[in-house]
Amino acid sequence: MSKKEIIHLYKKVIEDLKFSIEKGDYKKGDLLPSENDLCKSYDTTRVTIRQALSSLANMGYITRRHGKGSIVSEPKTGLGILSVSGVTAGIGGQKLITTILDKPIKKDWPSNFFYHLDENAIKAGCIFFSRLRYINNIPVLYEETHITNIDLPRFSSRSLENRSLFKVLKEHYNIEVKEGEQKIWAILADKTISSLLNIKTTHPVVHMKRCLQTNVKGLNIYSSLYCNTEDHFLQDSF
Amino acid sequence: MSKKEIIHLYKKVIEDLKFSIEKGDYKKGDLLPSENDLCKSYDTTRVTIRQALSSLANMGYITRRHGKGSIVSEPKTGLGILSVSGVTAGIGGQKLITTILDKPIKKDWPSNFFYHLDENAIKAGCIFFSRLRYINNIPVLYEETHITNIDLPRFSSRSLENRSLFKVLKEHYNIEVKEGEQKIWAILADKTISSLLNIKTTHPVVHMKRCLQTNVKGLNIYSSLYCNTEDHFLQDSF
DNA sequence: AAACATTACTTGTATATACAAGATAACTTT
DNA sequence: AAAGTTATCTTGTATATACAAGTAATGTTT
Repeated sequence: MSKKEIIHLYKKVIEDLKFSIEKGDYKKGDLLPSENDLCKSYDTTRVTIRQALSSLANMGYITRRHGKGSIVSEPKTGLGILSVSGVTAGIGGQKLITTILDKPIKKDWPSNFFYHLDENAIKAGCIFFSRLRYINNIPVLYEETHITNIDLPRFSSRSLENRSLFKVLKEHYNIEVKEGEQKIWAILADKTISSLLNIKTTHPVVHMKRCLQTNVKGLNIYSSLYCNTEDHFLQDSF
Repeated sequence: MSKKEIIHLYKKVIEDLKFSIEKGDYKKGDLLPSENDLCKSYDTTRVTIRQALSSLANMGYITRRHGKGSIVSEPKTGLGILSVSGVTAGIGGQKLITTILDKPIKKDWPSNFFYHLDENAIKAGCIFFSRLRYINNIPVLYEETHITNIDLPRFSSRSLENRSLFKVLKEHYNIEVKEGEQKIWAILADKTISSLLNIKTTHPVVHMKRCLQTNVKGLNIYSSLYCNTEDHFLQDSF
């Protein structure tokens, strides 16, 4: 019954190093142990270690320098919403509070949904919820999320307040975002948005539509968000 | 004198496949030749082929499916400005015209420059130019660029109109963008921007600041751009 | 016809090894 | 003291191989 998850070595190396960096064992500019040192530590070969390091470089945790080593990158600040990791991970030390405006409910897709849906997705319907995020008690970001309605036991009852949607999906359902795309506009806040973000209707906001594909076939996450960038900004690294 | 550039096999595989995809030999949804087929074609081993394929997957050209193969991704449309490849590559089939407002000149960095500069960069000064980009004859995007002033022979005289800055840097100086970060705001157009983009001052625009690091130590590209997203949008894939 | 098993093909993970090439400090020569 | 050389560290590229695991079509049994 209990499916023994075999943990791949290169993934363990990734997790370990990521954890050490996030914990602060390695700080910005520090060198990670050399590939050969890591080989000894994990009793493996460079190919495996390099697979892990190249993945970390790709995720932005380190940059690699030929002849020098793996250098820990600057930790991301600002609203890291342009990255896959989501807002909760990106905001850094500031006080982030999330409120749920519409609790997750199963329903049909809206007519004229902003993304093309295939037959199976239409049949399945979706889970919808909306959240409003506060930074230092000021509403900054409003987000509407649609997820393809495949079987996610007890999803509706899980708390999405002050938690990353991505972490919930990963921890409880082993769902990971694999790829995605996003489109960005600058618009004036309409009545709804201006009242939610407590701004005037002449106030410009960033409007973003995202489609994220997961490792589960047919399970996509669509979100439409509005951000007041007066005191903050959206940030991305690559 | 003529430095014989050795072309690495995995890079050749990347270039070949990228070219084939862009040319249309492989279309969206098609499968690339299997790893073993590519091994035979290039007389190499899977490790090398996989290095190339994983790089292509990372660049968004393909997605890989365990047990299935390498699937060609949807070609990017829209203003692909959030990706490293730049605007000229991202706009696809539409008519894109670029005009140079300020030709590249060497000068000191502006006081209160938006990014932190180290001593060497300050000493070196910068090259500055600004461009206005039209899509279907409508001004859409204004961009100011600062590049660290290291020796780039004849750079000022090279045409940046209708050409990607990135392609010029790559072809003539072998300079490639390695990593970077960008920050995004929605703002109202000020007098300068509104007259450049031919819009009212109450019109919202996307404002973006980017810092791109290159493979040349100390050579960074800083750009500050403003985009009218009324008829277009900024797009990014990952 | 439906369910199951086999088979062949795909990508994923991993070991072991070799040499090339960039970075840096120590050493040697001038 | 300065310049050049060497040694040794680092990552980069590459070969050769093995088995695991996902996918899909085929064949077999029920």
